[in-house]
Parts: sequence; structure tokens; C-alpha cells
Amino acid sequence: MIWRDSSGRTLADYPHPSVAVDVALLTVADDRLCVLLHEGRALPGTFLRIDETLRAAALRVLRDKAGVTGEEPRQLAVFDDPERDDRGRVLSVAHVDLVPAERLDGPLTPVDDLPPLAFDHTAIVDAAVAWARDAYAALPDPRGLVGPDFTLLELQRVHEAVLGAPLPKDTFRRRMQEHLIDTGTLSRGSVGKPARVFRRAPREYA
Amino acid sequence: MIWRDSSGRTLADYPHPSVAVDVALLTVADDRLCVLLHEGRALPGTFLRIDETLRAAALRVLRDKAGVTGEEPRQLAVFDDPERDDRGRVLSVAHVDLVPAERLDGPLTPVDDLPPLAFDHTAIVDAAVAWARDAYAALPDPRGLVGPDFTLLELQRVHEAVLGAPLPKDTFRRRMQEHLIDTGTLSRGSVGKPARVFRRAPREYA
DNA sequence: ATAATAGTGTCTGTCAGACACTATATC
DNA sequence: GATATAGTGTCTGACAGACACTATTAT
Repeated sequence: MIWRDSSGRTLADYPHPSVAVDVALLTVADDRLCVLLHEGRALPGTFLRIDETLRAAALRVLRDKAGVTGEEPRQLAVFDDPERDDRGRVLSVAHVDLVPAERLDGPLTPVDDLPPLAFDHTAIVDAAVAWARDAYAALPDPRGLVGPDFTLLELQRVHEAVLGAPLPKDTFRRRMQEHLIDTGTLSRGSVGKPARVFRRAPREYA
Repeated sequence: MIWRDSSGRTLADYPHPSVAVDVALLTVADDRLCVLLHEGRALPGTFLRIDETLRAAALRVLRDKAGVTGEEPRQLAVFDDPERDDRGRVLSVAHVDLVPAERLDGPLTPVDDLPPLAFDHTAIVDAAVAWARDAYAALPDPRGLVGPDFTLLELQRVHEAVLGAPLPKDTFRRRMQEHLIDTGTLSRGSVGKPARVFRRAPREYA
């Protein structure tokens, strides 16, 4: 049963914009926050199919263009400049995801050293980075970039990479410790005093 | 010049969702945060026209259904449940705006006493309220709900309405004072000690 | 005088940052 | 022993909340 308005038309009979889904897939590699670029100049994206959720489309992009499955894309904003895509009227629902680098193989570019990007993708990356910084400001590791077991130094390096700035180690330690579980084991084989090994507290994801 | 893909189709030739714009128009009336409802059970909304920006569509909704002009609608999120609208596949880009009650005439409902709403509009109102509380947490009056001249008590009443909770007057005063300009004049005619009259500092809008 | 509102001084607790110190491993 | 890393004690400054007090008006 298809709905029709008083003039007998369906919704699809009226001209309406196409909807794209673009994903800024972030990761930390070599202690730097990086984004996966398609052909070195654009974010992976696709058109939203008519019966698909945004989340499903974002996951499809990640699977088809980055070889990543099972992540948690998060909506950022809709980019709607009428001139943003010269193929026609296209809205882009920008998404961000943040995964450990081991799960990726595509070419990564540090976010503080981006080339000029296609469309309005630079603005999308900016929003994605802001989201990631916010997510990691409050919690130890909402997206599982370290782990499952890790030392505080390892965790701090991830935070500094996401933030793009150094952090004081004493304050960092005190802020994080209450959210972590001490496994009771010690790190081995490294120079210096062995560090305690921690684990994320259950359900601290964002 | 219309773009065509390798099979000669334009973007519009592929089935794609319609896009709606719904606006949670908030205000403070009788010291309570309220939302304007259409027919008592839905937010004002419209379909996005193909050559229109989201902002323009939101302003059109406010003008046509609320009689308000010249405001600052802000994007919240896209609601995309495939079943959310039984007329077809419709994405809703939810917006929020917050204006002084004097500029409205529609029926207002306190946000802490909402009836069941159509579609997923309850979730949109929740997101709008969260945005408003956040906006007013940091700054005195980012949307000009008081003013242009006001006493700290008047400002505090607005904050308490937005927050839905009382605030301590001494802390409130100390937090706000640095962002306000003392006009040098005093309130008159009220009971008690006359209050200083303040003005918003330039450019503290959000 | 009394009630009502405006405004401030001060104490406490919390937390971030700075700094210095101790502890324990590798080389 | 030298060096590198782990971890903690402590001081300071900022700020929020609580409380109490003073100040100034209308009635």
C-alpha cells in the first residue's frame, strides 16, 4: 500500500536531493591521529540506498572501501552546500569512526598534515577530529585503541596522539586510574621499572 | 549540463529517500522551557526542496508555521528509522531553535510535560533540550532570551527555566559577571534593594 | 520596623598542573 | 653506577557550592 497525496503523487514523485554517506575513518598509527583517504584526496563514501539506514550505509562503506567490519560509525552532521557536488544535488551525512590501526590496510594520512581534499571533506575531517578528542577527553579508551591489556604509558601515548599535544603524566595517571582495572601483573622486558598492566573497566565505551 | 553515469542515468534516476526538516522551536514562557507543537502532537516540519539548504528549509518552516523570522536554526541530527514515516522513506534532519516567547504566538507546551508526539519527535525534543542546556551552561544568554538590559535575577530565572532546576544565586552571579557589562543604572520600582542592570557582552552568541 | 531582594566575604572540597622525590628495572 | 621508566607526596591556584552576613529599597 503506497501513500499518495491529494494529487495522487507519492513522495518520490517530487524532486528531492540524493543523500550520500561519507565516513572519516580515524586511527592512531605511529603515535599520530590519521584518517583513511580514498585515492589520497577524498573520504570513503557512498549513496544511501532507499531502504538502508545511515548506519548500514556507513558500515557498507567501511567494509567495501576499508576492509573493516563491525565498527561503530557515529553521525556528525549533514553537509548541504548546494554546490558541494557537481554531479547534482547531494546532501552528505558525515560520519566518524575510530578503530585500531591493525584492522586497517588502506593508506593513512596524519590529520595535521592533510592535502587539499575533494568536496567539503576537509570540514568533515575537522569535525571528526573534534569528536575524537572529545570522546577521549573523558574516558580512558572508549574505542578500544589499546588493549585489552595495557600500561598507563601506552594509554597516554594514544591520548597524546588523539589530542595532538603532550599530557602531564602525573595528572593523566590520576585522572585515568579510577576508570581502570589493575590486572595485578607487571609489564616485562622493557627498560626501567616494570609498569602495572591495566584493563578497561566494563562498559566505558562511547 | 547534467551529469550522467556510465549507464546514462542521472543521480535522481536512482531511488533515494526523501528528506524532511523538523524544527524543535524552544522558548521560555512562564519560567518554563517550552516547545512549539503543531496541532498539539508534532513538531513543525517540511520536506526539503531540491535546491534549498537545510537552513533555508528550517527558516521556511519557522516562518510558515510559527510566524517567526530571522532566527538561527541549528542542526541536531538525522533521524533515519526506515519505519519512522509510513508515507514512505523519509529522513528527518532535526533542528533546534531558541527564541524569546514574545516573538511566538503558537501553542506552547512545557518540555517536561509533553504529550505523546508523532513520529520520533519526542527524541528530537530531547536532543533539542540537551542542546539548549549545553548552550546556556557556558554563556549568559547566547540566544538573547532576556534583554537587551536585564538584572541578574532575570537572567537567573531564564537559566533555571532552561535547566529545569534551581541554581545557587551566589555562584551564578560570580560565573556570569565576567561576561556581562554593567550599564551603571539600577532597576527601579521593585521591592527590595535595586539591582544593577547589565547588558550582554558583544559577541557571546552561540 | 519588617519583609524582600541585592550583593559580598569566607570557608571547604575538588581537581588540575607543577615539581620533586622515591622505586625498580635494563645496560 | 648510569639511565630510563613507574609511581607518589605535596603545594598551589582555580573554581563551585554552602553559609552567613551586610546593604538598600518598598510597605
